[in-house]
Amino acid sequence: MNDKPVRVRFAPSPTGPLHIGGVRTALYNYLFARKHGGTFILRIEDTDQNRFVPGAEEYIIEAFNWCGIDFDEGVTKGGDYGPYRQSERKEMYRQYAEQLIQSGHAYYAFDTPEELNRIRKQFEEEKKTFTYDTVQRKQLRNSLTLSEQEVTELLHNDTPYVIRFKMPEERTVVMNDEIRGRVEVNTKVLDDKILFKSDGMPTYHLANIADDHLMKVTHVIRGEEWLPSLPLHVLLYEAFGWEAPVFAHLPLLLKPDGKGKLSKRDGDRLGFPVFPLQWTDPKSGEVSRGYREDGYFPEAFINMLALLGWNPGDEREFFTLEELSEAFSLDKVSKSGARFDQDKAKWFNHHYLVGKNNEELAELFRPVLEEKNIDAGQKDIPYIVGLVKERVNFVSELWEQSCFFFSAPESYDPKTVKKRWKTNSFDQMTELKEVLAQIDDFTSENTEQTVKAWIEKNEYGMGAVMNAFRLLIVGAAKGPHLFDIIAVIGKEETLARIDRGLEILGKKETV
RNA sequence: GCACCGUUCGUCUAGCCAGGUCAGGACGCCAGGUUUUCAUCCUGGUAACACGGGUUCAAAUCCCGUACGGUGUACCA
Repeated sequence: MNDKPVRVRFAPSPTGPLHIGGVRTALYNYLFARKHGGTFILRIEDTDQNRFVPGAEEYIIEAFNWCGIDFDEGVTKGGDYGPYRQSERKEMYRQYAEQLIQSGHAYYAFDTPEELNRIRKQFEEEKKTFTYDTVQRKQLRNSLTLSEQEVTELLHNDTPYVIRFKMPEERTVVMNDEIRGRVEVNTKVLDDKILFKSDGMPTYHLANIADDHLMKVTHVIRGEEWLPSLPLHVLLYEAFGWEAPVFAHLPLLLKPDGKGKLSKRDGDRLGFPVFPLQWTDPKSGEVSRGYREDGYFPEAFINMLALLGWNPGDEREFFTLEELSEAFSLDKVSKSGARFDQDKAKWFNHHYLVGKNNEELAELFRPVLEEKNIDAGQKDIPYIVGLVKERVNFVSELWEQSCFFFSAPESYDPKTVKKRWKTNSFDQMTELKEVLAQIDDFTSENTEQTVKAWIEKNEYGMGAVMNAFRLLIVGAAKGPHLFDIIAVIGKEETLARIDRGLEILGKKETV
């Protein structure tokens, strides 16, 4: 560690929508920055022009907006270390690559992709794997094997070339990862990675090291898939004579079943989103669902995601972003991959939904009503939502639990009819209707008191009466306190529903 | 193939670094309770140290090996 002000970055490639694994990486970076009063940078790594997808960068920014993750520096935000889009930094990378050639840490290579592919194929046929390593580079066309004159000539003729890192032949690189501890690897199993491409752009390896250094990044927190590249990166810092940042490699997010990392396919197959926001592929028009569109609250999404691979060290489960920022620490990040669990995600959403106040929920529910062309009239939507919110995980499920407040049942659930509509139900309900008709003050408390007194007086049995009554009002065995429901729909509607139910269900004959 | 990383209830995980708790919590599931239904809620239950060696009085914890899994091995990031 060091005592410099903490600066971390999230550096996505704009090749499509941001996977939730990427969101988590960004989240951990953000939390780390907040925890240490540092700076969180958003840098766009668009050095591969072939994979650029329009809209991806905007998507990433919108996703962070939705999540509540805000960055301090970066694209659209600015800062003292810009530009923050690597394509706009293009000109500065060449000098770094050439600096490495000057210092003997890199070299020009003139092998064409076609040539290399041919060699790879050959090796494959012999059941070997080709790598451009310390051995193979001696037989290939590069500034290590060619004479100085030949190289100069090739360069002058504008022969396409790449710049490769000259991997030390045999050296043990000792690295430290904040999450995994000490990691060692020998350079003889590593290859001469391309640092600078023939199209004039750097590869990730060069660009990421140069930018992290230039942007004074102190901690690199990224996915585990980068761990195998760590030796290269450490060696690059060394070759440049720069101080390397602290590294932390996060565990992967795994698919809920089977083996392997979570992919978009898993989401489609198992029916859950893999992306924070819905995404429409600009080429194929294919639509991928998002957490936002599926009805998750950002705070539930973030809470769920934060706990996938990290824990607070105590038994707390619920965290706001602020609380996470306070509690977060890299040494509580686990080493092994975490499986995504949809049930837990829903449970978190339920928790946050119940925690919202009724007015807020009502506002979210209103569009659902409008979509169904429901005229709520004078009804107190917040009150209704409050009665049913504990029964749902999502706002979209509110209708299913409250539709009977707005319209009479269109049908009667057969199962419930079978179970609750007994031989004497018709007579009892007919009688109940008369009892209710006498009540002028149709409040929940008043109707309940009156009806219960009537039941007791006639010794009808609470269960029998109430269940049949519920069937007539709701149409099924669901819903909150029945007297609350009839108070909302009113006396007239209550009596009408009883009439209609009596007519449709009729008198059940004794068997 | 080679390299690196990993492996505690079905799932997320605590405990491991500084060996000695009936291996703790949460989701799920099951049962009971509350209730006019369903759901919520409450109570209880179910269920795990991958395997094999070692070190030690004592190992989930330290060491080695095996198995399994993951990632990487592109002029992708």
